[in-house]
Amino acid sequence: MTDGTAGWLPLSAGERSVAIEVLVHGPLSRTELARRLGLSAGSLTRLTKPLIESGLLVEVPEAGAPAETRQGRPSQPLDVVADSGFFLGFKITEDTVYGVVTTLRSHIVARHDRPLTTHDPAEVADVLAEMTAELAKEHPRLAGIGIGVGGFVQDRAVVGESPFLLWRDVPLADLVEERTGLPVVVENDVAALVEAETWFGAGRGLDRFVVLTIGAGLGYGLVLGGKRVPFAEEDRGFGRHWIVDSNGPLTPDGRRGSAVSLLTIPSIRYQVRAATGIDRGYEEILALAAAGDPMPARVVDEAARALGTLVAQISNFVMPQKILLAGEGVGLMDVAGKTVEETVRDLRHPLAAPVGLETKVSDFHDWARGAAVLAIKVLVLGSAEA
Amino acid sequence: MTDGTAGWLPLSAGERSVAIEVLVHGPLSRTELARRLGLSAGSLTRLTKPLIESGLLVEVPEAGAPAETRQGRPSQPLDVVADSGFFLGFKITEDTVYGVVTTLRSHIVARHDRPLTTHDPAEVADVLAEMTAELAKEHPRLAGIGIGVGGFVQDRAVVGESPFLLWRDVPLADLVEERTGLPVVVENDVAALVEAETWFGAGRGLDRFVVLTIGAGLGYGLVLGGKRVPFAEEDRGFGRHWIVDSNGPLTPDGRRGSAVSLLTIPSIRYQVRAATGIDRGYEEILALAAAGDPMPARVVDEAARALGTLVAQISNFVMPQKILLAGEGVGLMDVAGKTVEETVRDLRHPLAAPVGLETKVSDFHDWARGAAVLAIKVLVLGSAEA
DNA sequence: GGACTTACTTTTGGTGCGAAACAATTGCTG
DNA sequence: CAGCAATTGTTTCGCACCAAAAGTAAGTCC
Repeated sequence: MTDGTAGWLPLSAGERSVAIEVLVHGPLSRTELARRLGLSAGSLTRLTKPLIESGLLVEVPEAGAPAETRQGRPSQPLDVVADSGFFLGFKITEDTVYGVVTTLRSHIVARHDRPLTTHDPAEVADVLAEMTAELAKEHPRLAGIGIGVGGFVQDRAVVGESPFLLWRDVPLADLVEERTGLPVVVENDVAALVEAETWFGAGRGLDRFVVLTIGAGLGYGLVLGGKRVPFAEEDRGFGRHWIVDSNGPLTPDGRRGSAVSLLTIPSIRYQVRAATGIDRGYEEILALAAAGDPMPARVVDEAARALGTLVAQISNFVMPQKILLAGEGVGLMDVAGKTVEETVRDLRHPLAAPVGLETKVSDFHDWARGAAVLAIKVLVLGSAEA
Repeated sequence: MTDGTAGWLPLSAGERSVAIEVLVHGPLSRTELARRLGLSAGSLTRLTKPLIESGLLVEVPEAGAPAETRQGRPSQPLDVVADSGFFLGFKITEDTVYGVVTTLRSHIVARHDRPLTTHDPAEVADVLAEMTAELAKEHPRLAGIGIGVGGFVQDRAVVGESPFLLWRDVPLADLVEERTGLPVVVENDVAALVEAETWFGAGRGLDRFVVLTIGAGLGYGLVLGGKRVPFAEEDRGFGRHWIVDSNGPLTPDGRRGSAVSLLTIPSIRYQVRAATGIDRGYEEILALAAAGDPMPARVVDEAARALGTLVAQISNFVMPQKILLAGEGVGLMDVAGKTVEETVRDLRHPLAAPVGLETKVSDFHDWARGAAVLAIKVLVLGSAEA
């Protein structure tokens, strides 16, 4: 089952950089690669040869721009053999396991979800193995599995602590490897999403990059020099102590006026419920706010200001080239993006370099995709460093 | 005059790392260097040979621990020839030029200040040349000059814009090189201080490091991966838009409740003057606050909380290994350090890794030393990258 | 069809490194 | 004091990697 991957490892530093560049930036000719990587043309011949022989790269006919006919010998673009291997990504939540199959390029080619009725580690591993078997029917050439879990993960293998699963020191990678025979990488869900975006998404090629996720909680990821910076508190809830407005609302989660109290979906729903007595869904609240209903509008406006304040603070102190907003709560940007941007502008030095703010509409399959990307990173390229 | 430096450049990457390690961490044996740099013993022989031949390094008798007599061949520590060259550092303020002479190790061996009665570029360059001549009497082996200026500096040579000197596009490096015959490096004062601390000071060997200076204004420096991150606004005043407390005081500088309004020396003096009608010095205000005088105590307390808030925000978003407080306003920490630390703790996640907060008592000669270090960095090691 | 342009390959030589053998210098032991 | 162990530093060799230059391939332009 792992035949396709046998010849991949190990890659030298030069080969790895070539493989990553092609993987991330699509078909590229050797000359173009030499330019991008700062290497000579000769080196590219040398570096690409083993990659082509091992089956990771192929020469493709010519890019989709045959109209642009230049003089001289036509270039010979190289591309990854996208279907030389598929990767599985799982995201485990309290009540559901979301699964995706992706290509080497991290394109999702299949989805499959399953309710989770137990939190017993062995039974969860059984569920994952069953889902793997099911997905393997359609895509037999599976090369590895990535699993994203909310919680503290050690060595990309052991779930050290997960509050919502009530796990402690569960060797999840081993459990799933035993059952599937595939190599498994386990990581914190936010960390996996951040790494995926750093590679294939909004953070591609950036030196300083921040990911902020809004959902049931807040997530924060910082990438410096292409590497994610680990935070001690990252898996026990960001933002509970980020006091944005000391006069802000008090909610069950987080401190008064904290980012969590102002921004997360449960806190926003709680505020509306506490004020009106009606339990409304998040999207419903956004729609009401957009329509001008005063109470939801006030809550949403406050949330937008809080988000703007956070973005400004991050910009002021980290100066990332881009900040990516992701998670199920980014609908806020559609309704109140203008307020967010105004707040950011107000709290930044007028001469400061503007920071790109990007919103990514995302569902749970994106988290699973993030886990799959981490598996690609570790298993194909033999290293987590980029 | 530059004989001693003739053979230094250029250094290969390996040689440079050896030179820096010895320069920064004192006498080290080849074996110890191999361990620290992750190189083989043989490479160290190769790399150290040209450095010794060029006179930058020497074998020194043995460290000050002859008691610790181990078995085997005794190690042969290498050290920089500290007096093989001296470096000049200048800090130009509105009314004074502060000058220091340092060794290669950045130890200050002489100081000399001069009032500045004119801001005419040529005359300022004359003053610098005269000070250089004077200091050269005692220390003839001058190898280079570093100059720190508040303002925007381009290419480490040209003062693009300096508000307090009313300069624009002044080729200061050229002007001083003409008059002294020495190589000159010009840099923004905060940037120079940050680089100096990154090398020889509190930031030695750290990956993520922040410098916050408090004085007439605020300065902020971010070092990631050993490299300083350039900020577009850095030379036009940090902190004017960092709103710490929207109900805070309104002062002539900065926005209401901004870090500048709460923390800088002029703002603190302004607040006390506005409330009491008496114009008091900064140190005097700190002393009164410590003694319990209500009005100064309130202003100082508010400043301490503001500082704590900033430190917490920086910690939360950047997660530096250390934050260094420097500048003429750090006396605040002596009087209200406890308040600062409490505020930081209050605004950090309880599980978050603690951030080292270090205070550096500094006067203007430290700024001059920073400029000298930058000259060492550029002139001796042939590169600003570490 | 010849001149030209661009892409890629091959060859050559240099650099920097580690591995391993070797030399040097001490302490320890009988 | 001779011999051994321990440790540091040196020399030699070979490998991995790269750039430069020369050569080859495959197209366009006139």
